[in-house]
Amino acid sequence: MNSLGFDKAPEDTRVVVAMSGGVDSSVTAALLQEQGYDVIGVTLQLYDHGATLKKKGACCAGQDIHDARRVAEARGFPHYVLDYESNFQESVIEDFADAYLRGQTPIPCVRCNQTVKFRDLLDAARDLGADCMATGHYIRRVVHSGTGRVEMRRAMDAGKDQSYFLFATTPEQLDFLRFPLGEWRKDVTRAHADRLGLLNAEKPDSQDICFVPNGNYAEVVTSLRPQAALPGEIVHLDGRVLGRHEGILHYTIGQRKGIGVGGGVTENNAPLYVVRIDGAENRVIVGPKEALARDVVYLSDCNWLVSDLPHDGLEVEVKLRSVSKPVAARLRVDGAQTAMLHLKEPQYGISPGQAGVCYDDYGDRVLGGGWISGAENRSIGLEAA
RNA sequence: UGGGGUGUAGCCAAGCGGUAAGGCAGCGGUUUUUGGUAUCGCCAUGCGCAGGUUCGAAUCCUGCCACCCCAG
Repeated sequence: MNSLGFDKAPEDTRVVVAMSGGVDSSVTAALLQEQGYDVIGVTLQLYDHGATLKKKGACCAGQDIHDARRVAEARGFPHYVLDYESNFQESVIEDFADAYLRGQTPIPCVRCNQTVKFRDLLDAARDLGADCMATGHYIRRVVHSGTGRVEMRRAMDAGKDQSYFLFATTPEQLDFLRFPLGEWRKDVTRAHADRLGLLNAEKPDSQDICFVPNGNYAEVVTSLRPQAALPGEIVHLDGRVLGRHEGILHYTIGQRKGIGVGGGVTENNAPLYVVRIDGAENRVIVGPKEALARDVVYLSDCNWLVSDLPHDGLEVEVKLRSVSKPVAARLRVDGAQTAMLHLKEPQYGISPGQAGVCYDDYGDRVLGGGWISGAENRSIGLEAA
């Protein structure tokens, strides 16, 4: 069996590598090619490359496509650029903007993986006769030695782990996917990039949302959904109007900075946090930190990577925000697509639109997850949007 | 224009003769693949204005101004 899990020689194994133009996917492609695989590099053109051409740390447009192509040329394997602009616009960008209108805080990276990369590109890979598709994501795909089932596990390098953004990967997709970097730390990848002489070895990691120039997402949302940028009222939970906001797109639940309301509002001058975003009324509702506490979370449009989830509840770890640590919870899968989480300890700043990604109690295996549709506080009976 | 009260940073506010607390907001750093959270740092040569007393005044005195409340 070869390193990608096929019972044939690498040269007889065709692998499509999704190349963003960054270091990770470039190393992935170059490495597999070095191992003798029949590598085909594919880069998606996802959005207008004029405005974002010079952006640092972007992917999938302009300079990045160029970088991917040059890596392929230098290493001597075929490379194709597919125009997925309208596809990406529809599946990812429109949804991103709409989420703000609903008062949610979206994660476009998940949508992109879910639709463009792992659905459409994956189909294209099959059309190219590939045995599998590889990406540079930091995530591990493990074939269980006993059951033969394919599992998703967190990356070895906890700091680079991308499992939160990949929860929507279906078992079928996972079956076809390969993530050669999942066992590595980033510095190992960099070292290989140097060794292979990749021209983008020193390229900085991407950080921002790829289609947003200069991190100015407000500008992007404003141009697509001007309503989300309309000024409105900032209202306290007790009903008092405390000030004005410059558009609900600037807020997320749990946010403290940027509210701009000074002292004298509460007895002890405690800071105010965004507790709720009312898209219909164009209002931002604020209150004390305690008002953010939630111990029940509802998930919708769930995707599960394991088939044996007990309906009567399972102890899990759940990550409710990309940069927060997983917390203990009990997971109840109720419908085909929905689930409920009872958190052991209340959490603050849970926002609809974000993902709730579940791990088993070792915190390593990715069970799957869903989109946060709402949350509430059982102990004091407070409901969130 | 009778009485009472209050005027300290953008906001709330301590100080009541010894050389301007604290909080909120804001700004900057750290953390971070969400302009979020958290955390650290910065932020009044000046206390409504003008005089006076004092070695020394936000604090005492005088006058003025502004706002608030009660009474016309």
